[in-house]
Amino acid sequence: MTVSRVLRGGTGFSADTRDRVVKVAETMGYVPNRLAAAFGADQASTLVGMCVPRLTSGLFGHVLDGVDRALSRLGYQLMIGANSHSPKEEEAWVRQVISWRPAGLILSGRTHTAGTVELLRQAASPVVEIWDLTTSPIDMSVGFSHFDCGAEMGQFLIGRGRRRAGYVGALAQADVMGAARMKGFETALASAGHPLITSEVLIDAPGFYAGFYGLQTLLSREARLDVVYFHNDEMAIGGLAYAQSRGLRVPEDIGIAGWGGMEAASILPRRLTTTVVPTTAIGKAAAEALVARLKGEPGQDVTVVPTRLAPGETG
Amino acid sequence: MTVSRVLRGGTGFSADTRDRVVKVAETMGYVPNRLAAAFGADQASTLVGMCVPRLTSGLFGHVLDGVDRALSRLGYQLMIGANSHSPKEEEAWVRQVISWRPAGLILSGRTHTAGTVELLRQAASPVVEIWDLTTSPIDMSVGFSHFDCGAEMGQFLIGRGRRRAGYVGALAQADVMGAARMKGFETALASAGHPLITSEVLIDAPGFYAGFYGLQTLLSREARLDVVYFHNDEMAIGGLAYAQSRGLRVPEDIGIAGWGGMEAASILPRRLTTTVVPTTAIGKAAAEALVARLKGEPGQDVTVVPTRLAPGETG
DNA sequence: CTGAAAGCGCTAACAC
DNA sequence: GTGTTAGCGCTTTCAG
Repeated sequence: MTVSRVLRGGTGFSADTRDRVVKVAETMGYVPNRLAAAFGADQASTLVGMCVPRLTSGLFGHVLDGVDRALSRLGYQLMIGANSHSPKEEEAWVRQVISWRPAGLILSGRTHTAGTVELLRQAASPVVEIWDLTTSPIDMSVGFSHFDCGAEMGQFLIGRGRRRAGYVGALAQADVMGAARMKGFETALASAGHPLITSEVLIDAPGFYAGFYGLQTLLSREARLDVVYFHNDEMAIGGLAYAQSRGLRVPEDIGIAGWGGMEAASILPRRLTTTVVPTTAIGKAAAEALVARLKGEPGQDVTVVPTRLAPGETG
Repeated sequence: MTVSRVLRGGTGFSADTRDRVVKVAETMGYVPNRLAAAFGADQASTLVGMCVPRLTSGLFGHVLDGVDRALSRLGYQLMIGANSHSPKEEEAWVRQVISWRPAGLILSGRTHTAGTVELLRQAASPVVEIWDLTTSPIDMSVGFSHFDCGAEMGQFLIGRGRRRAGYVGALAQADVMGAARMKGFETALASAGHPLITSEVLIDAPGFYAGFYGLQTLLSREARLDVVYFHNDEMAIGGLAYAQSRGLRVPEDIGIAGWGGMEAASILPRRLTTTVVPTTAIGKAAAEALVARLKGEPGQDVTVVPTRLAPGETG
């Protein structure tokens, strides 16, 4: 009826009718049923699904925040899930979420199962892949190249005179993006003529303690390293702590570099050498790309969000 | 039809029929429409809404993780929102989410607008209030007392011989829970006969820099403090950095205490005196309380999750 | 064990 | 500017 038009802010009713409708709705405490709306109209869903690797990651917290701010302002609701870096789990999540007929999806990373891609194709749902840039996205992509991050850091450290580098990673066989950074790092070092000496990729989650023990392992194997690149800032800070506990001076005796641009890194007496990732901006850009697509506005399929190498004082 | 029964794992069909249905569903790539299911059945919604103050908070990242793990394992989907510590914004969010007819809601804090409470009552939706304990919840509550956290820290610091305490807060006029901790701290100090000397509650978000400048402000006003309690660990760490920059020894010249149990606090050469909050456990308990209610199982309305004062070496 | 009928609340398309 | 009709895909209830 006319009520529907009024409540949805449509056109084609008198001011008088509108007021009457609004008043009645208020007095009866009317709450619309979006389930019915989305169901009946098939277009009207304002649900957006977003899947991240880990909800406990500080970086992804900021991405989520960027997405949520942009979407909620436009009247969309966010459904979230975590996949523990597993494409299998992502597929399970996508299968669940797709059944709610979301207006669009935001996925983290570019690695998906064939099943996920097929599900998405069938649903014809707009998809933004974020974080790890791909030039051939399923649909849209917002991010940067992890390989390039690693390569840039490699070149930078070579430029600072480092010659014997090591690498400490985490989440072995789960996180393909960390692996891409390591690969980029390795490649840059090799082409500068000073190849990576040794590396240790732990199975653990990338935290403070993993960095601490990772560096311990690395140095027990090969004592003469002059710089170590870590999976992320938390691990780098763990590495710093280990270096200090062993009486090693940073950066004189050993250089330490991280990745991610964690806020807490400002805690350190010396600023950490790292790569700053514009997390909130990525979230915002992803949400905007999605909404532009939903509104049929033209937008680019691939948005590159540049990262920034912060020289710091530890590398 | 029978198909519905099979796909939902009901009873009343032959094994043969089941196999046929499953096969056809697979070959045609059938994806159920949960919108229609939830709409038609009114009971069947597996949506759970959760509202947190800030998505960028490390602590709430862990709470979210606890909730998500528990719920996704049981087949529920999580809709999230952030309210920037504003009950008004929370009401707007609840209004949106309620219109999706969720199975239940998880809210942070015990401060809600009358509108929110009325909305919840009308929808008869199960609600878990987390984080800040209330003995008279709307429905269910999982958390701890912020007042007690502050009081406990006050007593502890008095016990360590501190006599001239200050407090640095954040999010003035927004965060009632931080205010409760301060109140508890103040009360404990007063009843020990050594009342709070001075306090500064900033408007800013509680981060590293807010702690740094907060301590600066406090000391410029009153130089002879022997301990300062901060809104949270991030701020305490900022305070530590300021103390160091001024050549003050911690804990000899001045004590520093935080709250929250931030992982990165392990970065410090000396362990931070703080209160550790079992974030993941709160999320898990909240999800479980909600699901128990949904299944009609008996459960307690108020679950107290104890915090733990970590003595550390800075207080 | 299987099928037929009705209806959930809303929106779209079309009359009035 | 307003009302009518039909139908979205599922679940529930009730017959076979």
